[in-house]
Amino acid sequence: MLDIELIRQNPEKVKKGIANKKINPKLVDDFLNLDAVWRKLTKETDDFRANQKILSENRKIEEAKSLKEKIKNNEEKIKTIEKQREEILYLLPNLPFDEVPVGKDESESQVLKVWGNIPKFDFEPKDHLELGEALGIIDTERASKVSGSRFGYLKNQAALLEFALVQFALDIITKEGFIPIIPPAMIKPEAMRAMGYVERGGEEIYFLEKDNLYLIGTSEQAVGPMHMDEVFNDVDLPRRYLAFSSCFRREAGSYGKDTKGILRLHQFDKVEMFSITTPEDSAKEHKLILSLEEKLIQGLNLPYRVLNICTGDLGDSAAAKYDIEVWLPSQKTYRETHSASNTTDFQARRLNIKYKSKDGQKQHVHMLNGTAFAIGRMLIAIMENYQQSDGSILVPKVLQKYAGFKTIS
RNA sequence: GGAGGCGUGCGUGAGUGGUUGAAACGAACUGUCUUGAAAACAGUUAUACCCGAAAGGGUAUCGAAGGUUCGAAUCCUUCCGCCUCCGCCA
Repeated sequence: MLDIELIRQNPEKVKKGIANKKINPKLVDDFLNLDAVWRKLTKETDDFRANQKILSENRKIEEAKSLKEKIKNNEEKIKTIEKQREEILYLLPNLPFDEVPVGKDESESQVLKVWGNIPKFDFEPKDHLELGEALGIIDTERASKVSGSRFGYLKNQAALLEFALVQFALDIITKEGFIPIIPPAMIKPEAMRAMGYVERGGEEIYFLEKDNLYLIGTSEQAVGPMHMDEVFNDVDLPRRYLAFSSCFRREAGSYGKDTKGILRLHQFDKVEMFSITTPEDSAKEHKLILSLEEKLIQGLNLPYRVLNICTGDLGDSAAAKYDIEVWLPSQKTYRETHSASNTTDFQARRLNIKYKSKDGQKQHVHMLNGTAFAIGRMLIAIMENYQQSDGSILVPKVLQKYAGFKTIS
């Protein structure tokens, strides 16, 4: 949620920012029009009530009665307008930082870095599904029998490798003061809304109607709301969490895309970094999260590139986002495995999370999130990049001690 | 799933329709005193919003949302959360 004061005082800036995110800037005018009416009505009603109070205290009951109706009338109007105003407010995305490259889609994101050597094979490299089926470690066929499309079974070494990846991430990331955490995978509508996932892209989330609960699409959605309505002391920031959870995504609108294997599933496990910082520190924290992501991938020695995501491809809540894409030999291209976003105070405002600085001032915190490992995609990257001519797969050196084996064959 | 109880400010806790933003006690902070500290005394200590250039003024908030009333922390309805007992369960 954007700061209402900012929209009132600097509508042009807001319009420009959201236009760069491909959102209609007319929303800002709609908002301001409703806001003006709201303010007028609110003032009027407050005055009515002040009057009513005085009359009531003096037991001028008949006169007070006449105000009752007026107040009730106004309240109904206010409620309607407030609702409309809020709807628009929730549709306004966070404003991108000035440094973010302006562009319409992912093709205009800026490549910041390319790392590692793309493996050269003296044979035709297989894709992860082919490899996985042959080795008996991935089974999507039976999964579709049991659960439908876009599900998978990880078996044997693939299952063990998941735990190895989790252990590896824990080892590296907790050194930086990230608190390991396993959050609930179901959250209330208020929490999901506050994180900014319902208004746009609500089609993407699973909702359990009977229980009025959403299934999380990323642990960020369950970790952020943990501190709803809380005030941090500045000495307690940054607060860093490393969350492990299953993630659930409906993948509506991606029919026919990445249908093969386990690249895009309805359910996968993910280790995720989440930081709460002061506004001054968030940019620095964003860099830290990116650097940790790189450290993890470099540890696995996988070729990747880093993207500074352009305005048109940023999510609603992000002011800036870095993606990491790892090379997939079967697709002869880089595919997204990691993402790190700075949501500034956009989520914190809705969640009402503040911090108190030394001078006693309270303001909203900044929140950031970034992938440590999305297990499915990391497995794919490892399998494809580490495959051998005989169809076996080497286990990256750093994972061997956690996995307990060196090859999958 | 069945039966019952509870939800007030930073904390404990009073308040059952009329200056109650809310007693009292505690905690924290500030000042006086003191070489310093303690004690004592005095004061301060919520949030959001609206009007206003400001000074200042106003409104709302006693788990949440509705309702009754001229007026609600106090009455009614629904929801949420917590607790106890029974049942079930990893």
